[in-house]
Amino acid sequence: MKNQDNQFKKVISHAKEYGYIVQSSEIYDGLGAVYDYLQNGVELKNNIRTYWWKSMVQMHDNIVGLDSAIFMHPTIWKASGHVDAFNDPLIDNKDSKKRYRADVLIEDYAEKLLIKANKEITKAAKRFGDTFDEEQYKTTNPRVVKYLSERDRILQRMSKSLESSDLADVKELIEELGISCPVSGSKNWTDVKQFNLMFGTKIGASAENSMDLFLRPETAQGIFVNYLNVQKSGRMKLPFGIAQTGKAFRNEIVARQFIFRMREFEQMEMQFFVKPGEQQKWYKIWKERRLAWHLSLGLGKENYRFHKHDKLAHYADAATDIEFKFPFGFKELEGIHSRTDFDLKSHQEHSGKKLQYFDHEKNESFVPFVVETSIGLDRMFLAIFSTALQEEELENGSSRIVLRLPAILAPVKVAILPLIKRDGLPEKSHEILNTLRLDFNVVYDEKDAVGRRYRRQDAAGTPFCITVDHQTLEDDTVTLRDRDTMQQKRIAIKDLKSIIEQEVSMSNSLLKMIQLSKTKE
RNA sequence: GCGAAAGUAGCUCAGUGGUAGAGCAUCACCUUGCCAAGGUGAGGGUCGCGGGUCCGAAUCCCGUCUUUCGCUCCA
Repeated sequence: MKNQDNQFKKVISHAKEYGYIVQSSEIYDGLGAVYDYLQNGVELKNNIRTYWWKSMVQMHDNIVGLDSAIFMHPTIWKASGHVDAFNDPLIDNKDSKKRYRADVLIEDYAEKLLIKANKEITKAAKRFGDTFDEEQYKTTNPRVVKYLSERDRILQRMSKSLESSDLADVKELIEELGISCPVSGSKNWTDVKQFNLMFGTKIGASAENSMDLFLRPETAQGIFVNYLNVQKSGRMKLPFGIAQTGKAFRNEIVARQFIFRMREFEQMEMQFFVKPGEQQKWYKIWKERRLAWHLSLGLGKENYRFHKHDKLAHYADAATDIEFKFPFGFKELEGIHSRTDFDLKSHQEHSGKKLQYFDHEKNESFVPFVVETSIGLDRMFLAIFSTALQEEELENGSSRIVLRLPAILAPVKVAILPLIKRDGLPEKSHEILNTLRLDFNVVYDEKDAVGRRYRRQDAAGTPFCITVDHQTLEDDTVTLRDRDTMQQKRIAIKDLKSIIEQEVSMSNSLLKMIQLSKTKE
């Protein structure tokens, strides 16, 4: 565990030192669970997004993209279930330090009253035998009546208080009932606090004309509400998918672990619309395709595993996570969910607009089912970055820090280094630089001994170094050094572009992904 | 929110009441020239912030902010 922590700390400080990620608002002491991507971080993040987008939109005839707004009509979050499910009244026990949902505590108490009443009824039933009339007993036996009416009273008062957001009364109720903490047994409670996991904001310049809005807690709804627009304008036939990347916002109670759980984060989602009854088939196919995408990046098969959900969310009939071995253990990286027709149906009800698909073969309309793949871009970044960062023992007994980013994702593809900074080598280097920069992200470095510059590029994740030496001036060849093997080859300048292209272009990885994905439609 | 720990240079950290430090990094010059850490010099910090005690506070006291870890939740 200590080792894990240390390794994770190295990841975080390396990300800062090499211009990948820093904490937001650092000069003001930072802002919790919000991070900024710097010059190298933004390149890596863009490359991950591009690779995902190509694999989804470019590689599939029947998947298209869109980019919906972060602001959406507030009723959308009622329809999606977020207003109810993302909104909890919480209370802490000061002695056990345990946190509970206040409504659950009260409901549990009410449940006990019901159990007591049932016990009385069972006892009486035994006593009276066949002549026992349960309904009559419930309304006449004073003890049972007391239990049941007390239960009704409690539940009614609670829902009334919750509806009117009277949290003080919820606490009062807990105190009146003498509810104690199951762990510490004490009745030493904090005030009840409302935790809304959605960020609220307002639209409209003046207070009286303003409208309450939420920052979207997931990008999926922007796809669902546009389902019909895309289907009609794109003449899409089932099955088809809509992909989107973008920011989402959650006011996490506890946001931790660097960029793993942030308050503002980026999702890459694809909602795949299928005929009812076919969702299991597509759920399986997308599990395999998504794993193939991950494996095509070469981070190591052993770092991934599936985790099937036993407890399902309100909209799902099947759900699996792809978990990744982060520095702090296996954690969710991507979710593949069979969302049924919950979302489209709910939007139909709330909007009053039909969101159906007309099947010309069968001559009938229905609401499609949805299979979703949803991956956190920032989590993917962390998965790649933390796995890539390695400390390596060399044959001569020394060690080097090397960031083995997949070449297709690396922020900088090539560093051009003159062996020494005179004799015309810098000038020659700049010639090469200006040619290659038309195709690749390239940097130039002439400071310090060349060995040191190699190491600097290793740590920054640059897959290739080109060294310009005296021989270059004679025969127009350079050495090309590979980050991972440290091997060098002498290559003609005119061949550089095609050789590097071969390694850093996404085409080969996409091809690999298709081979890895065994299933066909 | 509760509990614990921490906050000194870009980074890692030393410094328990008396002039603010080291290594690495940065910049300049010299040296070397294919796998980092040679030489000389320079820049860089109101010691998280506010208050108090004291002749004097990075150091002691109080408050506060932020971060990290644990608890609860996680679509």
